[in-house]
Amino acid sequence: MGSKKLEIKRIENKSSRQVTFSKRRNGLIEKARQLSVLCDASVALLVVSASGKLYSFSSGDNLVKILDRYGKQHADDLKALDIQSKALNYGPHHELLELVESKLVGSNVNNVSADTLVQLEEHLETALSVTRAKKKELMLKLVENLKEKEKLLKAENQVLASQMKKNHHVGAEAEMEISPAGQISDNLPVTLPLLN
Amino acid sequence: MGSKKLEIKRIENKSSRQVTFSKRRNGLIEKARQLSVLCDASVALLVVSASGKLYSFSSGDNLVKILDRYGKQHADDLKALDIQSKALNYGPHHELLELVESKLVGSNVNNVSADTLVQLEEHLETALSVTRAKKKELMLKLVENLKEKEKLLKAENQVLASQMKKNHHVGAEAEMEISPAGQISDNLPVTLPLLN
DNA sequence: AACTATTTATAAGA
DNA sequence: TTCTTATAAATAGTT
Repeated sequence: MGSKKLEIKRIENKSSRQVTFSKRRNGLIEKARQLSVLCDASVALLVVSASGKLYSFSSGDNLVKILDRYGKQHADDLKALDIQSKALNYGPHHELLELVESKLVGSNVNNVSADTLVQLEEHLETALSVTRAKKKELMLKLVENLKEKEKLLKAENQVLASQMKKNHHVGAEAEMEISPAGQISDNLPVTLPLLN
Repeated sequence: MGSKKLEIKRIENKSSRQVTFSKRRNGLIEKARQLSVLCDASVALLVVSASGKLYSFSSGDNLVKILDRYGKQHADDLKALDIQSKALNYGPHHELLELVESKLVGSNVNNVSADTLVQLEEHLETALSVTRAKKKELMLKLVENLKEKEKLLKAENQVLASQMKKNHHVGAEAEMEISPAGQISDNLPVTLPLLN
């Protein structure tokens, strides 16, 4: 279909590949939907773009719901991390920051004694290290959570897979394959405010 | 398409429903194949007829393989993170560390000029910030990877689950339950050496 | 994102 | 199922 016949092989031009991907993906999903409706069939379709974005359709709305739910959960994780980071910065150390400001206001640094500045520096370093430790802890927790989720999901998957194997009602083409994850584009805040 | 326009709703006539199923199923699978080839995308398609037969297509390899791969990949992620962290510490900045040592050896700090120390401090701070930025990047990548894996696993899981539902040939125990995440024991290094 | 010339997919019939 | 054919849909290239 189209003004010229298109050979079925990787489209080299990046932008037309992208456009074609978008068009055909939509078409494919629509076709999948139609098949499920017309013929009362169960259809599940997963498409992962080269850049790692996941698109899917399934005739039960389970897949979508689940993905949505996890998408939300996922966003929440990040939000929580961000909020906690902010609280960490602007909460406990707020006084400290004000102190710094008041001491340095007007650039008349000369009016403060070296001792005071040294002390200030020490305070700030302590605060920073606490903040960093906290951030590290939060990051590691997030990673732990994600890994645990992964583990559980794999276990579930394996159970389901072996379950299905037992029911060899599967047709000739029953081999199911999903290709490896590609790149990920995401909404992770590039920088956690004040946290390095 | 076809000699008459067809409304998208369940085809009541059984035999035409069957014929349509066969035709459209083939079409859909071909379209899926084309999309994966043309646009370098990963596509997994599962179609289950009302009578429980499974047809599928996928651009990659086997599901079980995938699960294994995820396990390995995951371990590799951590190893890579650790290795990179170490390289970061002991590699590029090795000279710098030696310089610091040589300057400070014997605690005769008084023999070095204030300027030199200031310079040294700046060097160290630059090195540290580069190190931190790199570490942050690695952590974020790890998180991204884990999240992406989670998404894919969920999707697979869902597909498998709905699959089983359709084949109600499943034994009595087919209901799958795995308890929510409990405690996690893991091999994440508690501290990344020299990295805060 | 729209348009349109073509190619494809496919509904109905055999 | 498979083939044929009329027609509906999808879409490649273009704007």
